[in-house]
Amino acid sequence: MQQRTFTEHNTATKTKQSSPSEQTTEDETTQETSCPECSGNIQLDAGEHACVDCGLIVEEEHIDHGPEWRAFTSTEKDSKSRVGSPTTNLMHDNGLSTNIDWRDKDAYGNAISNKKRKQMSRLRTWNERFRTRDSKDRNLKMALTELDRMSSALGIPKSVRQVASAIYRRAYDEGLLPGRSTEAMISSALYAAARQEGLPRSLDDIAHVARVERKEISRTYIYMKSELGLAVPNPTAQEFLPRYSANLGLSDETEQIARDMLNKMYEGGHASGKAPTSLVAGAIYAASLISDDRYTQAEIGDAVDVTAVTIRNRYKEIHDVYMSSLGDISF
DNA sequence: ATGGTTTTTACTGCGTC
DNA sequence: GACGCGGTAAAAACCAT
Repeated sequence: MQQRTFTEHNTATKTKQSSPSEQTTEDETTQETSCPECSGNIQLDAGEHACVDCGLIVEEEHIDHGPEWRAFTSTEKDSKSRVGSPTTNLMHDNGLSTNIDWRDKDAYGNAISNKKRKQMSRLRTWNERFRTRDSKDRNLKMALTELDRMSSALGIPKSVRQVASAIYRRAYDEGLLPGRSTEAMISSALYAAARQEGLPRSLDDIAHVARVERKEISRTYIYMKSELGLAVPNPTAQEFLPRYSANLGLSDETEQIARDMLNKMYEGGHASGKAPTSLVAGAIYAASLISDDRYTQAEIGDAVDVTAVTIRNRYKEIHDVYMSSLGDISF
């Protein structure tokens, strides 16, 4: 079942990529259309669609948080997804599907024969099946494309993607989709899946690459979680550590010290109520002071998405806890 | 809605390069 | 003078009630 949809998705991908026009216009960082003012070229650069000739900025809102700047895996897929379908709407069939009246009358209102009636009944059944299957497939395909795009931008492994798509499928089957954007739903599924698999991403991380606001993702996520009864463990700071330390290029030693600190914090019950990311940031900073590969608070804050103030606060606490636990290590 | 907690924003002074 | 760092107050965001 799952397998089937994946292969379908792949073939669709292939056909789309073989279209020559899309291949040629797609570049890593630029995407061109024409300016409504002077019909010059529009370039997408750093999230702004700006006209090359007159400087007019079109679609300031339509920021494509494309993965170029952070894609460590298969970028081919991403370039495809950017020309893909829009993210909202398209929930149903856009009202273009066939409807067969349930009344067994012909166009003039006369009753129809027994044989016809049976035929119509069969037609209704199949029409219904095809229609729902079609729209489901379309929706799923779109969602999976989106999932792929976000996942590779965040470097999320396949196992998590599979869990995410399973969650999304369930959400679809339970009828949670209508009234909500696909994008928000698939983002939530990804968020939940990453946490379930012990490779959590912060809501901010997801929101960075998603095409909807963080707020909406979190709303959708809460809704989805309660409707599906998902058991999503709270992420621990330790789970965040490897990724951020890799991003920063910490030495193994430093990372180990940071992990130690985090363990101490959790054991001592000093971690409750604190955002896991803030703890990692504080621990990394503290650890970077002990071992000598120093990082500034700003650097760490940038990487972990936490302010320097928060780092200082966590750092102070960690310092106290770690000091008392080790005796007289000073830093 | 409310109140308590955490995090962010904005601003400060200090020391160092 | 720019930069990193430490602190503070107040606003904003978050959470449980």
